[in-house]
Amino acid sequence: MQSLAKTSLVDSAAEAIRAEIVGNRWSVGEKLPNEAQLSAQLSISRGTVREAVRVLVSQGYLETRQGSGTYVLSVVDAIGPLTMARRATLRDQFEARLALDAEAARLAAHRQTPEVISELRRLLTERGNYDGHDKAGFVERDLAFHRAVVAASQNFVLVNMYEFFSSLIGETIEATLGKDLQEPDMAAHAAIVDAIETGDPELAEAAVRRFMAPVLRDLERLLGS
Amino acid sequence: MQSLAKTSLVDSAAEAIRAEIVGNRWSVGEKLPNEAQLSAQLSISRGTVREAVRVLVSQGYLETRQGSGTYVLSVVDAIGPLTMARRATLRDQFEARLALDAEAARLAAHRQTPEVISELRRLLTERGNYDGHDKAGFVERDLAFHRAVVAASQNFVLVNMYEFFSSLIGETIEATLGKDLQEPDMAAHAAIVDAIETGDPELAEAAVRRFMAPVLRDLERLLGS
DNA sequence: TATGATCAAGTCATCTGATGATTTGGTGAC
DNA sequence: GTCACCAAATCATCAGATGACTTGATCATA
Repeated sequence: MQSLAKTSLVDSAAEAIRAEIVGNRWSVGEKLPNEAQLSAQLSISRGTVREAVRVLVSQGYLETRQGSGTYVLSVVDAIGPLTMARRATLRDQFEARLALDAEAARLAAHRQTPEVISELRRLLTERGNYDGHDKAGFVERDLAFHRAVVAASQNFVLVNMYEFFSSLIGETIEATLGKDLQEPDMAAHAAIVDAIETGDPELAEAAVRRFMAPVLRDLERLLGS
Repeated sequence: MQSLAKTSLVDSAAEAIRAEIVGNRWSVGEKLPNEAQLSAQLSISRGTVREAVRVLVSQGYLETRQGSGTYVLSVVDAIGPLTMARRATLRDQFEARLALDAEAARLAAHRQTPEVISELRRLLTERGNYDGHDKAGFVERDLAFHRAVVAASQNFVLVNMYEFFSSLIGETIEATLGKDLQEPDMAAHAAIVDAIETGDPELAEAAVRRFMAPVLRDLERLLGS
C-alpha cells in the first residue's frame, strides 16, 4: 500500500524553496533572504529553515557562505529526471543504460592503457562463469567487471549515472519480471575488452551493442511486445 | 587555486555516519542510536546531528520514524549521480549528453515516421540561421529542434536526461567559459534529419557524431588541453 | 589620491534547553 | 484472547543565545 506522505515541516519548506528556485524567483548567484527572514516568511523556526536549506545544499541547488548568506548555485531540476526515470518502463531504462555503456566503451578505447586492459582481464577471470552456487557473489563480480569498463572511460558522470541505472534496473526487474534476464557468456565479455584494447571507438561500441543485443531480445520477449 | 574544503561540523558528521553505513556497522533495516547518543558519540550538539541525518535521509541512506528512531534504508546513494554531475567538468557533461544524443538518434531512426520527419524539418526551417539579433530566441528555437530529435526516440528517460544535461551544460558554460561554443550550420542539422529518415541507426548515430565533432574540438581548444 | 589597517554590522554555525507529536510495548480489565 | 489505556522512548519543532566569518565602511597615513 502507498503511504500517504504526511510530509514534515522540513520537507514542505525544502520543497517550497526548491519550487521558488526552479520557478526562477531567484536567479543563479542571487542571494536568498537570511535565515530569520525565511523563518518568518515560512512561519517556521530558524532550526527548521536550516534543515531545509541544508537538504537543498546537499542536492546542489544552494550554497551557504558563513558570514555572507545563502546563494543559488543552480536552477536545474535534478529531482525531476530521477523520479521520471524511476517510473519509466524497463525498456526505457535499458536503452538509457545502453547509451551510457556504448559511449563509455568508445571513450575507454580512446583512453585505454595496458594497465587498464590487464585489470579488466583480471576482473573477468575472477568473475568466471556461473556455477549454480552463490548467485549473489557472481552477480557482484559480474557488476564489478561492467563497472570497471565504464570506469575506464575516465568520465565521472558516466560512472555515476551507470551506477544509478544499474541499481534502478535491478530494482525494476525485481518488481516487474521477478526473474533474471539471460547473461551473455564469457566470450562476449572478452570481446568487449579485446575491442577496447584495439583503441578503436567504433569497434568498442560495436562490441558492446553485440553484447547487449541478445539481452534486449530477451527483454522484448519477456515484456511480450 | 584549490580551495581547501574546510568542512563544517555537519558535513563531517554526515560523512562519518555515511562511512559507518557503507562500512556495514549497521545493516539495512537496523536502527541507529538515538539523536542524543549520536550527539554524545560525535561530540556535537543534537541540532547538528539532526542536520547531518537530514542530509543522509535526503540522499536515500536513512529513514527517520518519529517516535521510533532512525533506520538504515539503503547503502546505495539514490540521488548522488545527478548532483555529482553538477560538479563534474564540462567535458564530462558533454560526453554524457552526447551518449544520450547518439542513442536517441539510433532509436529515432528505428522508430521514425513520415510525420515526425516532417515535424523535424518544420522546426529546422523555423529555427533558421542566426541573424545577429534576438540571440535568446534563436537559442530557444535551436534547442527545440534538438529536443524534438531526442523526443523522436520515444524514450522518456532519454528525453528527461537530455533536458537535464542541456540545462546543466548551459549553466556550466556560462560559469566557466563565459562565451558560447560554435554552433554547427544548417546543413549539419539537416543531415541528422536525413539520416534518421533512412531508418538506419548506424547512419543516424554517425550523423550526430559528425555534428558534434567540431563542437567537441572547439570545447577542447577553449579548455586549453 | 591611493593604500592599508581597523572596526562594526550582517549572517551563518553551533550549542543549550524545552515542549509537542508519534510510535511502541506493556498492563490490566473483560 | 482481545481491547482500551497508559507510560516510556524518540523524533519534530521551537526559542534564545553565543561564536565565527565575511563584507563594506571608516579613517589614518604616505
